[in-house]
Amino acid sequence: MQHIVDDLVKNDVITSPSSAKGKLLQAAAKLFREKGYEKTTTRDLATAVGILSGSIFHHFKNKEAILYEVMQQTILLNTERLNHALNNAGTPEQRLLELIKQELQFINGDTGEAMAVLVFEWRSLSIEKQKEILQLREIYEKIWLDVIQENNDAGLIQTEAFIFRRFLTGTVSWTINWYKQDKSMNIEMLAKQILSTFIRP
Amino acid sequence: MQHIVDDLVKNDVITSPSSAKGKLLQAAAKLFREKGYEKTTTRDLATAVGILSGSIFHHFKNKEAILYEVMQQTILLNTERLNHALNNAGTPEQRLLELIKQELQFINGDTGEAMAVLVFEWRSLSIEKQKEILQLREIYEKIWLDVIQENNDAGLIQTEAFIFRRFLTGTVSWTINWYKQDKSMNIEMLAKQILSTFIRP
Amino acid sequence: MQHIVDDLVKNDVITSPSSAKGKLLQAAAKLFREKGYEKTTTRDLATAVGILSGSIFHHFKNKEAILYEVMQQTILLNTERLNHALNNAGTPEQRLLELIKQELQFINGDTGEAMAVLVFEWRSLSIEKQKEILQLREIYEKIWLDVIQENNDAGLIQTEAFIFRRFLTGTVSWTINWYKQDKSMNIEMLAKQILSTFIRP
Amino acid sequence: MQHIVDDLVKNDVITSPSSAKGKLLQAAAKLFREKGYEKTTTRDLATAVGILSGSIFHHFKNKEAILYEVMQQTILLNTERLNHALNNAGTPEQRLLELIKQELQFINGDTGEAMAVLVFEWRSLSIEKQKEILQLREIYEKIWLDVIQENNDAGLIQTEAFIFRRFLTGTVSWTINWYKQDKSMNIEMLAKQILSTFIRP
DNA sequence: GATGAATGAGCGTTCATTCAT
DNA sequence: AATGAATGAACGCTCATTCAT
Repeated sequence: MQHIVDDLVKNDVITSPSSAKGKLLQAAAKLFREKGYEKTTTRDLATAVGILSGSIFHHFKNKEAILYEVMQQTILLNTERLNHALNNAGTPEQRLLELIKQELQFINGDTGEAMAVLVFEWRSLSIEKQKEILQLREIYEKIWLDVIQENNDAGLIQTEAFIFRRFLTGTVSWTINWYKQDKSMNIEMLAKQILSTFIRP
Repeated sequence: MQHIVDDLVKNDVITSPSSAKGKLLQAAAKLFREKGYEKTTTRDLATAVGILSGSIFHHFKNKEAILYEVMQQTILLNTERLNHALNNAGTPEQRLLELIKQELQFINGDTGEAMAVLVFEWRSLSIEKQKEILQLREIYEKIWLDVIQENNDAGLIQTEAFIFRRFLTGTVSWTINWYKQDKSMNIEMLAKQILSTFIRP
Repeated sequence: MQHIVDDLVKNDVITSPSSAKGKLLQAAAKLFREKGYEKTTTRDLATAVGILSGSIFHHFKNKEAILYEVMQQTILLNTERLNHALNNAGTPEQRLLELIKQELQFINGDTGEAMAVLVFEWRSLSIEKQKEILQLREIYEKIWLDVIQENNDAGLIQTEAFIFRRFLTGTVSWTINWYKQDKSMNIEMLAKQILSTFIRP
Repeated sequence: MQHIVDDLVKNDVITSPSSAKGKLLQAAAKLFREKGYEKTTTRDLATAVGILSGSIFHHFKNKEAILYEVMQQTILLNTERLNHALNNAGTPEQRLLELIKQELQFINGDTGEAMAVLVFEWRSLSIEKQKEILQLREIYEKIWLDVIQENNDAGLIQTEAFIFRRFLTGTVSWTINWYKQDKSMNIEMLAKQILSTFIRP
């Protein structure tokens, strides 16, 4: 299944951020996050990258296609990063901490806007497109489930892996609603707090 | 501060669900949840309760006022229920379980739609109205924080109360995205799983 | 022709200003003047006299009927006053001054609002109703033309009577756009200035 | 101050009557005059120039902007014409006659509709926009006051210049309500009648 | 007479999308 | 690729009017 991601990455599906299309996607993620998909007009998007509204449709079939690509690229990018993060292995507990840190980074860091779009604008995607995104999402989730299972096997977690992951997803996602990075608590510290709340020492 | 809630409740702010206005609020909660606030038209709302679009504006100043009242009534109702739930006291742990059960109920039970609206459509509310709702929300959260603090004092929770609450909020809210009540896991069971994941025995 | 006015006056067409209907007409004159007929809603009217919008239609067939009656009563009232003013006769010149004073009074004094409505909202009246009002207007204008003719005969005016009247109408009506009664120029003084500009000593 | 007008004229503020925008302005002047601003719908305007209602908003921010531009262009155009008319100078009396002729032309000729809109739809303009138009109006009025003052100095007029101008404005404006150009009285004749009624030979 | 909920046509405006240039 | 005028359906909302109570 991982090969789906590999293929997409190879085939330039991750658009260069310096191209017109890439800039459009970046601007879209930002605007969708700030104002919502419905409230962001194609004129807003065009203005943000310095073109006129009609020109958008040279790059995307329609507005929904922009939303779709924002979501797709977000997942692809984050799946890649998750894989990287696990390369410098460690104990199951350390590996879980690494995943939590990464996901907090996605949500509250540079790609945060796009991640939020993934959650908040889900409904605006057509059913067909939702299915396509879900497929990519499954690959991403598989990485999580494997690491959680390692912790289960090591006796650090009692809750069933997929339930545990859902509890954790909620907690991590929700940080977008309250967490502001500052000296009193950086992402590393936040990740450790989550870990220590969720698993027994 | 609790008196704000008491006053509102006494003054018929909680609309009778059999009145035209009450039906409109119920339908609004459902539609806002299903299609989103932006995508729900006033004509949709009118059709849902069997009136014509113009008639809505006898009951509400504008569309936003409907969203506001859905949110307001949801918090008021749930604050009341939360207070009730704590009446049959118990140990700190039992009291916390009670709150979790109640909130799961709000989210996955009869007021689930309205609760989801509270989270997902927050942005659609004007800043002024957001402030008003936040005031009510604070009252609701105070109940939670007190019970969590009891558990901290009893040594059952190490994480700071307001951080702990935020982790828990995420986990409980997120259930709306995956939990379907069935024989294999009812709300009572789900609540216990959450509790056992979050606090040490 | 004067008998038309007499009949209407006798038959209670001039509504008592203390009745609900009378208050409504007064409020209507004020509001139509201030905001315009189109922009004045029946709710505005109802609110102004302390009833609900539906109740207006017990007194008037529709909104246009209110406009019609405001106009009708204004002309009837002013025709009566014009006749009174001429009772204390005098020279042709004095009689003309008297008419100018009266008309300035209508426009800038107590019935000013209703007079303005007569000019500015003319278009909002249906063609049929316009004809009815024009009939009343003719009676009013006859009084003017007679007095101007007296001045023509006395050699004080060279311009043909009906042309002269139209010039004068313009000047007097226009005062509504600029004249504010104050110590530096009261209506008597304004009337004299107009007279001295329009006729040769 | 005159430079304000010059600047606006130079900067294409006077829209070409053959452009879509220009046609829209012409149609607007006509319709606003005939039916009033409030009663003229954007669909009326669109139909009048053969486009669809939504397209209007490419050319104007909103309906009020159309009213504003009709008024602005009317004053600018007429100020220009007034200046031209005075180029072939003459005696103070001749110059005054020239202004009267011009203004009658504005009101009863090709720009008559727009002029009427200026008077009758004044109220429909927001206070801010009224102020902007009033600035332009002052420039126009300055031309009048100067010429009237010349006549005062020459002993042809006794009434104070700004009062005299207001009397005259009323008379000239009012012609829109009764004057129909025909062989028995053309605009030249009408202007001479007004002049001879207002100033002593 | 008065109420006030409901009507329903119509309003000004928005906006994703198209297409000739 | 980009333009920008035009489309046209749909939106939130208004309001004179009706009518059962």
